[in-house]
Amino acid sequence: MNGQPSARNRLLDAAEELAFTQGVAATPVDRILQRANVAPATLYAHFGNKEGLIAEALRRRLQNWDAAWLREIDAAATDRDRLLAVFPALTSYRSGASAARWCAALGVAAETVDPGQQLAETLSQDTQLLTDRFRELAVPVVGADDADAVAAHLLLIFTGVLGMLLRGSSPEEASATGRATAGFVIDGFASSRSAG
Amino acid sequence: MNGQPSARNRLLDAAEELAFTQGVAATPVDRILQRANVAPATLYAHFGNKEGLIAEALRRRLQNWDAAWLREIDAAATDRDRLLAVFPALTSYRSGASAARWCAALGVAAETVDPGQQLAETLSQDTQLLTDRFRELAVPVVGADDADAVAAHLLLIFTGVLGMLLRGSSPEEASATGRATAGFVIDGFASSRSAG
DNA sequence: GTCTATATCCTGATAGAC
DNA sequence: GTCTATCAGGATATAGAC
Repeated sequence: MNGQPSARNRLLDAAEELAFTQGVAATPVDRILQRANVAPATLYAHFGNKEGLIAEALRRRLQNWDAAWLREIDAAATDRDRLLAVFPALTSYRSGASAARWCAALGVAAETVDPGQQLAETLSQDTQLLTDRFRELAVPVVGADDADAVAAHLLLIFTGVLGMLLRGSSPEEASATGRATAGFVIDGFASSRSAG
Repeated sequence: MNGQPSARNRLLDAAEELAFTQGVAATPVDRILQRANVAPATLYAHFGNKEGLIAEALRRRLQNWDAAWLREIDAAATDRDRLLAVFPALTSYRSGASAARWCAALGVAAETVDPGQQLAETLSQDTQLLTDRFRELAVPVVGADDADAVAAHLLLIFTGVLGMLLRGSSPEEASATGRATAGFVIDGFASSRSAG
């Protein structure tokens, strides 16, 4: 009944704030424990090991991102804006509390050669979520026949926006460029559609 | 005068083959030494420390990539194909001897929070090389006024292609999608040019 | 569920001989 | 320039009490 979050949630918060900004391997368990103000044994009781903690933090983060994306989709006025809503969603999500260096999921994928099962599953869920929703949102814009292709392009562009953060680009700049790139692709498909 | 490469080159080869596929942090110095068949002291005599070795391997790799890209540009027939030559260059480069998991430079950037000076310099050179050459190649295709913008789009798209490798995509698939994405962007700029 | 204290291993890097 | 042998520190994870 006190205001203090549980040790479990403090651990997840600390893991997110440290491991997803500094890198998982570069973040010793000790530092997570110190920040969470939690004893080692408590971490292993809850999550089994370090990877279990990271996997759970990643799952939670994926859910939060999904929610932020859906909010931005709801706020959009046209089908086209809904399809492009990932880009404003990214900047608004990143300006919120949690700021990974680029993308938590891709970051973990990049430094984990052979991920455990739960970790691999969460990582593929990220790609799956993006692909599925892009496809769904693309149908009213370019038609069902081209929805798969447009989804593939958007996934690549969005991944490129995230990668640009590693190249030192600002989220706003990368996101704006990506949105414009996506616009060209959508226009290209739309015009070939009206022409056909 | 024997056929055996020098200890220095064996170290660079081993570092490239191990650190850029398994990750730098996940690759202990011991394993590099073992693969290179070299004693620890030799590594530190040549490169100072682990980061020095990685930085040098990255520089060498960047040069090789540049050469491969230039070859592909020379082989292209039209201005447009020269601008799009990065994509076939990527697949041909990756099918060669050295195969990083996605991109050696971005991979190092992803797991290095605070890179040392030589490492940071090499990383920014990668982005700089891409940006400068894209701009140069874009001029005859879309004109000098739009060359900067097109270069920014191509950098993002190319970064996206590399990132797709982390999502499990094949190089051929990612490269083909990226080339198509770039085509839409170029066509968009070219048509607005002829319209203006 | 949580803490204190510790076990165990492995890492990057160095000393000193040749 | 290269080797053998080793140091000192820090990593993950566990034991056992409360």
